[in-house]
Amino acid sequence: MDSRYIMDKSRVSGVDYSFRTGRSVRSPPDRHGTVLYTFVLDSAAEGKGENLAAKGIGLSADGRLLHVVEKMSRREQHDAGLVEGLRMATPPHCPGLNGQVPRGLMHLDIRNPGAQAELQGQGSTPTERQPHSSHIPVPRNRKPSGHADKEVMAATVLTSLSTSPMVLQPSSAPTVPEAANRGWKEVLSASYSSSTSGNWSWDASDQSVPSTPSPPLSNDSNKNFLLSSNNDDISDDIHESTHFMFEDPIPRKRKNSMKVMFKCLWKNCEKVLSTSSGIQRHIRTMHLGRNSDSDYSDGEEDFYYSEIEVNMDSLTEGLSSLTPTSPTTTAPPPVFPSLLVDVPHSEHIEVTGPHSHAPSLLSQSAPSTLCHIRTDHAYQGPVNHVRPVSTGEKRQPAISTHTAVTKSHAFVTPATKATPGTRKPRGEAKKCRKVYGMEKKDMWCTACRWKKACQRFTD
DNA sequence: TGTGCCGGGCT
DNA sequence: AGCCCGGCACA
Repeated sequence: MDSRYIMDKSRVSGVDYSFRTGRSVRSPPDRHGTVLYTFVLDSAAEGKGENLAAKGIGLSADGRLLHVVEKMSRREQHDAGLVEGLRMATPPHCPGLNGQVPRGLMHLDIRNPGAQAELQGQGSTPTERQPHSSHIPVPRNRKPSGHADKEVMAATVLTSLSTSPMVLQPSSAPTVPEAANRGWKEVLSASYSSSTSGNWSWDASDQSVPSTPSPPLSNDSNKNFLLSSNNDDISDDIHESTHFMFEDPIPRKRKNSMKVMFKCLWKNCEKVLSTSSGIQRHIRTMHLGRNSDSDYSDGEEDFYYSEIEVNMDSLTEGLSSLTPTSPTTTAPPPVFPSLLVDVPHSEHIEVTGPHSHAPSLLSQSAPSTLCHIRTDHAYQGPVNHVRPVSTGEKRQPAISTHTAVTKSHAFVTPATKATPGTRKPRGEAKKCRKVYGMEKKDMWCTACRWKKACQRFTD
């Protein structure tokens, strides 16, 4: 067997595996009936080759991962090395292997590296792992646990289903009940070693932008987590225990790393807050148009947010790997200042997806967009003297955003800059030079021609 | 590096 | 006053 599959970028215990493609080669069963999978990773992994090598995975000279672990017997390599290699190199989504996990060796749920990491103990990193010389002694065809366990799990799942607001969105991507359900099924049908699934897979690449009708929706909840909870007061033991009791039918998670967050389900609002009161206030004020000063709640906002679980380990790793200027993570802050003013900063987590700038139906965040629309084509006619407000201007600092209005302030108020002269702040509008270009200099206003302040496109 | 424009010189 | 340009600040 030699099946190709796509390996999504995944992250396992702090190691970023950027393998894009790979190949699994199935070896003949040994005398134990063990089926071995050797993963051959294509050169897409080159960038991480050294990293992997440092973690103890053998690489060939050209950066391919050809085999795992030296100085071990073939048997040990198979049992430990390959398992280790699979643990470390296998991304969460391996469609080609789903449902085809060979018995014996492959007890690990290869779709869930987090679960595998857990097998190594909490917080273990690949560098900390030592190859084990014996395979995990899980009998084949293991039956699910007894009736008592089933009942407990079923009860827990039912409880979860009945309490979670996500029931309202059957089409949602990994919702809590769904995850719980999956975990439950796995617990009942598979071995213990795969029981901690239902974790979040932090693969933002396969997240599609939702375009479903407004509220509620939560299709891309995952991708928000990575972007959201940097400055957050997350530690909340009440939520933690509640989450454990009602949301998590899975026997043991890494409790320390799982946090409950609250995600706004309003369309195009991907705000994630750490407290229910915060998200309720957000919904009340931003979407329901309620008075932000009043804490009165009629419960309606409960329908528009949901609890989500966040793996803080993955979260922090993801955050640490993001550059502060990453265009996917930082939206231009000054664009919608009105979005930010009502929410206390201690609780506010601005989650700005690719489409989140679109104003929600009831949100008050539209004015600047409308302004831009109005002046989008201001430059297309030479006689159009509507003051251009450029949409494509790179610079949009808070200072210069309102220079058109407050320009006189630059002369009245003390100079904010250290520059000695009283040089006018540069205007936002495109000037004749930019509008007409050097080749049409005769169309410039005289001031521009004389290198003076433009008179046609004044600020 | 391109752009806006201040300051100043020249006619 | 009109014209021109060196040079600075800024993005």
